[in-house]
Order: sequence, then structure tokens, then C-alpha cells
Amino acid sequence: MNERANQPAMISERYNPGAAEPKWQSVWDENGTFVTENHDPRPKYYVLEMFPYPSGRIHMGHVRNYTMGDVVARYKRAKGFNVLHPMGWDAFGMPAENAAMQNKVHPKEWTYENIANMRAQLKAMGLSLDWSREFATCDVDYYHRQQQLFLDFFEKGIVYRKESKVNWDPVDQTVLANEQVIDGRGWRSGAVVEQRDLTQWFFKISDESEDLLEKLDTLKEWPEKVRLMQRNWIGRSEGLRIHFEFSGPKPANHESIEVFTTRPDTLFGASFMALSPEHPIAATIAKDDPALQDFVEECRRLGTSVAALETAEKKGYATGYSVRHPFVENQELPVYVANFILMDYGTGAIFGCPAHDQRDLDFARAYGLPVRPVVVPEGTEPESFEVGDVAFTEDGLLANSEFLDGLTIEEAKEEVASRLETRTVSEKPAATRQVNFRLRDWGISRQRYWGCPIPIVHCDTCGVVPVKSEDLPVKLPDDVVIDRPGNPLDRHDEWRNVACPKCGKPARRETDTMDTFVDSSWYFARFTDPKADDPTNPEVANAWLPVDQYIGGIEHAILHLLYSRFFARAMSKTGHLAVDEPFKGLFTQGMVTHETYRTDTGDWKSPAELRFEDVDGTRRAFDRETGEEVSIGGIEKMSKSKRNTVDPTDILETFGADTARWFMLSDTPPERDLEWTSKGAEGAFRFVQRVYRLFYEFQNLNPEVKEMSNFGSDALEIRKAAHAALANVESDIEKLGFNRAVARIYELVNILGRIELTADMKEDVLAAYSEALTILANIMAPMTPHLCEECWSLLGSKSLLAEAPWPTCDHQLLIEDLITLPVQVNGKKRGSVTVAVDADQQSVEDAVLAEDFVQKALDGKPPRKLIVVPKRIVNVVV
RNA sequence: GCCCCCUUGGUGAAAUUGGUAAACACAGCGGACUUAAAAUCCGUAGCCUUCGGGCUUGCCGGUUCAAGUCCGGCAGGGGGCACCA
Repeated sequence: MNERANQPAMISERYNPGAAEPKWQSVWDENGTFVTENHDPRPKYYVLEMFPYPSGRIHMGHVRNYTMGDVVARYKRAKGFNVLHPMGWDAFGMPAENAAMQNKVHPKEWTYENIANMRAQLKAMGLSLDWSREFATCDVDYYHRQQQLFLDFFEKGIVYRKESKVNWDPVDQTVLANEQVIDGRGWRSGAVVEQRDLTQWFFKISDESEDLLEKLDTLKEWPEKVRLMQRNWIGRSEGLRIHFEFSGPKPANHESIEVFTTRPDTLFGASFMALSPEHPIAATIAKDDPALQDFVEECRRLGTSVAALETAEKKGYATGYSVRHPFVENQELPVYVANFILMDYGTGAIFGCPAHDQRDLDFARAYGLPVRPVVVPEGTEPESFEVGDVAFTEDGLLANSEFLDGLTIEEAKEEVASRLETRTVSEKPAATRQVNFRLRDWGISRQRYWGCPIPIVHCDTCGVVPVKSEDLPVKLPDDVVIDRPGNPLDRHDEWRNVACPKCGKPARRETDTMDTFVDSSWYFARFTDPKADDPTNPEVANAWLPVDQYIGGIEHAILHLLYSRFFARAMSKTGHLAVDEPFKGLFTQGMVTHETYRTDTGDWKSPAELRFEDVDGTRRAFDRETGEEVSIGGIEKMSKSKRNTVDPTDILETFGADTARWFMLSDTPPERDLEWTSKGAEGAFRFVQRVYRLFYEFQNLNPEVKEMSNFGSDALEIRKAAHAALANVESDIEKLGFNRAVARIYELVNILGRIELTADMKEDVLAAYSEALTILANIMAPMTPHLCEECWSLLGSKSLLAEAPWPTCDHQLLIEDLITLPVQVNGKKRGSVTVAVDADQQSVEDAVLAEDFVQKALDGKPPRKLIVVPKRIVNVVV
């Protein structure tokens, strides 16, 4: 134990966070208080916050996120768990390259400098992190193991290459994610985005669709909202694949068109077939049809950009071919190629049933195709039912459908499926039941420098050859020039040209790097043994995982969390883990918001530039320099563009970490958006001072506290209040109800603050007060650890509060002898009655009926009903 | 367009999951201490009232002895997906 740990940082009337916070941080650090051992007999608890991107400075969102995680970590540690609470850096990505281009600084240098800055900021928050496990995803040691994972996935067929359409920015010479294409243009360059076919690496996440969907039900400690979003994203639908045979001429090598439908019940309403422009049959037909070639080319040009999709009309090209209706003799359906059919969902072909699908209806109206309703609302005559411009997609009964007439939709689906299953079309079953998913494979290739290199070599003789494990890591070259768009790895011949690992002939490295989402898909596993030679030490990783409580922003509800769930499965299949679900508990915190300010000319102003005045009861804002009035706008997420940010560093310097932490936890439930206000921060600071004063004044009294066994009623009240707060704070933290825990602490502090400390205090009151302060320091410590450590030492403790066990609640104290029940008359509260807590039904009834206000209400008559809810309420019905 | 969530005082919210609506805090108001300020402390506070009481959880209706909580409808706000057959 460090010598200084015995002593408070100061003994003064006012708490000085500037002195206390660094002191206690270094004491914890020197004592290794938060270093976690992998082998420990205590039960494990893994709490993790989403690791930050090292942008250079922490923001209020980080403060909120990491404060919540720290409360849980400190609380669980006090409760006797071996807590793993690590921190690292999601350090690859575009901003480093952009900074490199703008400021002529190497991405590596820029990133590590940012990390150093942000680490110092996080340390100033007093987080109970095990910094010995820290790593950045751009550390060679980390991406080395990621390359090993890639090779293992490759061997198991979990990763593969395929040609796919990408959004290509011709100016920046890179692939853009769909989110980076705005109105058909690149978000940075503004260039019109092209559709290109590129060969890209993919993870086979779609193989796990069913499991990823099913296991969502087991994630009971996840927000329902996130599970729903994932469910929709995976997008399961059940349906039927049906072969439609060509009637008359057939395109070369094709006997039939296979479609996927979720509405086989509407088969009799079919009036056309439509193929995706990318469908192989369309390509076959186009060979002999220049007009179709033109049409396909036009669709390709319009592409899949959001803007194109929103405005595109339904367009089609009649191929002249047609197929047979499976049930209606002599009915032929014309085959179109249509721009609204997606190749990568289902089979890339549909049968169109205009009456019951809006898209099909729009198409049919444009091309004069028949619209025949085959489902009508119950109780409607089929003859009188017509479809106008809106397709009928609601429930109803089958009509105009021969053997299906009168059936429900579900019955009809089943009937069609069972009839077609047993039939054959060119020796294959005419239909098969199938489950389809919206989820597509995860394309991970990025044409960028600052990412994890894909450990593959392309050889003219051997093709795609994985780098040998023993030759890993494939290190990023440091000597790159990032002065123009495109991937500098492509231009780095020395790095690029290597011998083929198989045949030794000259070959070329894969120059694509991995999507940064890959990096963040397994970091939680690496934290369990960050120095291991393999990606994980399975024994250790399996002991720690799953993460018991994961905390982060809702913006990661789908991609990051889904990818991580996929990775856990893929890593389990390759022997690195034995868990499928990486995160047992998930909590998504709300954003930090702030008022916005704008000048008449529309410029945003930051709160630091303004001074505020109350003019006739309204708050108004003025520019500090020019005095110009600025209008106060809406409360929005803190963002650089709206300039409504507050720098955590300023707050830490002015008020200290504990004030910032306390504010973050107070008032607003953690899942909701929290508005940062300077008044609120000042209020939190005042409270920190108030708590300190309780301890300061107590130690100033220099009391001699004796062990007591008998307490008078005053002392008992204090003890009750303290133990009630203890019990409540405990259950609130367990439920992550930090705002409620804060309110309970206010209550206790209010009660203690009303007690006057005097030299001649009764011994039992003194003992109770001392006990209450001890409890207060303990239950508040997870939230304001420096303050509480300081107060703890003021009480004369020789040990560290951060290492102290959670106090035990004396539940006997919380049991009352008497209870006051509200009494309602006809459901409205009219009074109350005080009875023994264990009073039986009859004696409560007697007590209630003896009350004047009840007698008055009854007016001499017996009650019609007398409801007694034990320990809750009484209701007299007259 | 489809799916989901939310709506409680001036403000952030609480309410043991159907049982006293507004705990706790912020802002306010009144007061004490002080030459003054800062700091601190005490008090006060949903609305209406003929002072008996009446009304009150976005609006309308329902179930119930009892509804912020459950059910149906409507309005407003937010989010996710988006030509997914």
C-alpha cells in the first residue's frame, strides 16, 4: 500500500477536484487496483464499452458511455466479482488518410498521436480500466492475428471472392458504401458514382442467417428495439420457388424460369413474368436482341443509387417469350425484363400479380396487362370487387381461382405448394418450399491504405494463394505517399510484388484492405488475452465470454453487433472460441444533446462564444465579442457542424471528473437523450461540494465513535435511511437505473444534511451518522470515485474504497411495524388508516370502517364491496 | 409505403409493473445569514375553487372496485427499413 493512500489529498472546507482527482488516480494506478488476472477464483464479470475511434479528442458521448460502464465495473468489483474492464482503439479507417492528404502527416503518426491524447483524457476521467490490456486495431500485433483469422476462415470456406457491383467514385478512385453515396454522388468528391463490377472478398454471413435470427430470442438482456432491427435486417420470408415452363420457343439452354414468391395463393391472378436485367436468361435472350441489350444497358446506367430508385418509373421490355401457367390450360404469361427486379433477392425473377402487389400493379397499368383480383375481402362478392390504382394486400378469401375459391390465404398457399411439389417440370419438382433472407454476404474489400491487409497473393499460375501462417504478418509498408486519391498500396511496387507462396514465381499481393468493421468484430475476444500468439487463447476467452454487459450507441444496433455475432460463430467454427453469442447484456445509451445558436446570417455559434442574460423572464443569448444577439434554437445532438459541442476537457478542468460523471448519470434515464446544460453541471458541482462538506464537518468534529448495539429512535431513523438508500441504489444499479440511484443518494444526503453535528451529540446518533457516511461513500463511489475516496480517507480509513466490498444491508431495519394504507372511497383517495404491517384482512376492514370519513361516506349503509390489497391500498365501494 | 417506439408540472423525470400521480433534480418565487456579493441554509410550488371540494399523465372511448400503466380509435413527435417479390 502506497504511503499516500492513507491520507486525504487535502483537508479544507471546500473540495478541490484538481488536487484530489490526480492524487487518487495515481494511487489506484500504483496499487494496480484495476489490473485483472485471468485466473481468479471469484466469479467473472466482463463489462465493456464500445471502444472509440481515435479522432483526437473525446466528446461528451464518450464521457457518458464510459461513465456508465465504469459505474457497472466498480459496482460489480465491490460485489465480489473478478471484473474485466478493458479499453482499446478502433484505429484503422478513412479519417487518418484524409488527415494525411490534408496535413501531410502519416496516418500512423496521426493515429498514435490521437491515441496518446485521448488516453490522457480518459485517464483524467478516473475510469477503472485495466490499461495493461490496451491495444489499437492498427497495432501490427492485432492485425497480424486478424490476418490469421482470415486465413482460417478462408480454409473453412467462410470467406470467398466474387464479382459484385459496387459504387465506384471515379475521382477518389475507391469503392463507396451505399451510405456514402448521396443523391448519386460521392460524399467527398461530389463525382457522379458509377456502377462497376469488381472482384471483392466476402464473408459468408448469409450462411448464418437462420441462426442469427433464431438466437435473437435468447438475447433476453438486449433492448427489444435492437433485436427487432436485426430481425428486420435479416429479413426472413417463407415462400415457394416455382418453375414456369416456356411455352413455344425457348431461349438457349433454358427450359423454365424459376421464381420466388411469398404469395403462391395469388397464382391465378398472375398476368406476366419479369426478369431482372442481370438475370442469366435475360442475358441469353439479349444475345440475339439488340433492343434488349440497350434496355439492360440503360438499367445498369441508372444503377441502384438511392436517387435513381426513388424516382425511377417501372419500366420493362417485352422479350416476346412466354411461359405456361401451371394450373390454367392454355394461359400464357408474357416474359418481360423489368428494372424493378433485384437479381440478388430470391431468384431474380417473379411472376407478376398486379391485383395484389403495388409494384406489379404499377407495371401492369403502364403496359396494359390484365389485373385480376383473386383475393377479396370477406363478405364481398368477387364480381363487384375491383382494383383501381391501389393493390389489395390485406386479408381476404380466394376467388376466381378454381380449386382455391373460398379458401383463406394461408390455406391457399398450402394447397398450391402441395399440388406443385409433387409435379415435375423438366424432371425437377415444379415447386419447392423455401425460406429467403434479405441479409446478404458481407463485402469486406476496401481500396484503402489504412486498414488490415488481406493476406492473399495473386499468382498467374496458381491463382488466389493465401499467405502462409508463418509468413504473417503482412505488414503495411510505412513508406507510402498519400497525396492523391486511390490506394497507395497499388502504386507501391516493392510491397506489391512478391513471390507466389506456392510456386515461387513472381506474383502480386492483394492490395485491398479489410473493412474496419472486421477489426471491431472480435476485439472483445482479444481483450481476454491481448498478448496471445494466436488470435485468442480459447481457454481464457471462453472463460471470460460472453461479455456480461456491453454498452454503446444505438447507431451500432445493426452492423457492428450483427458482424460481431457472426464473428463469434465463425471463430467458433475455426476453433478460436466456443461461444456463439458474444454479448449477453446489451445497453444502448442515448445521445448527448445541447441547445443550438444561430446568428441572423445563419452562422452557428458555439455556447463558449456566448453570454446569456435574462431579459423580462426570457433567456437570451449574445455574442461575447460583438454583443450581437443570437437566436436560441432547438436541442440537437452535439455536432461539429452545428457547433453545439461542449469540450469534456473544459468541464474536467473547471469542475472535475466526478461532477461530469455525476451530471451524466443524473436525471435522464440512460437510454434517452441527455441535454447538457451549464446550469446542470453547476448543480452537480454544488452537490459534490455538499457531500464533501458532510464528511469534512464530521471529521472536523473529531468524534469518538463507539460500537453501539442499542439505538434510540433518532439514531434508528438515520440507520433506516442509510440502509434503505443502500438497498435502493443496489437494485437501481443492477437495472442500470442510474438516474434513480442518483435520486436515492440525494434523499440520503438531504436527510444527513438536516442533522446538526455538535460536540455533545448522543453516542448512538454519532455512531449511526458515522455508519450512514460509510454507506454513503460506498454507494456513491461507483459514480464519483475520487470524491468518495477522498471522503473515505477523511473518515480515517487506511484502505482504498475502490478495493472495499459493497456494504451489507441490514434488511431488519427496513421492516416496519406499522403501515399507513391509503383508503379510497369509490376509487378516489379519501384518507388513510394506519395498521400493523401483518394485520389480517378482518382487522384492516375493522380499522377502515371505524374511520369517520368512511362512516360519512357509507351514510349508515353497509359497503357494497370492501377491497383490501395487503400492504397497498383499501377501496370502499358504496 | 412497411415496421417499431414515444407523449406525465415551466424543464429533466419518478411511480414497487393495475393500487396514494408528480419522489429526486434543474429553473423559479419568498425568506435567513452578509455592508455587499459569492457560498450556504430554510420555506414554497400541478390547475381551478364559492374553501365544501372539483379537475389533472397528448385527445376520444372501453375493461376494472381501481388505469400514467391493459384494450380500441385519433393526433403529434422520433427511429429503423425501403422496388426484398
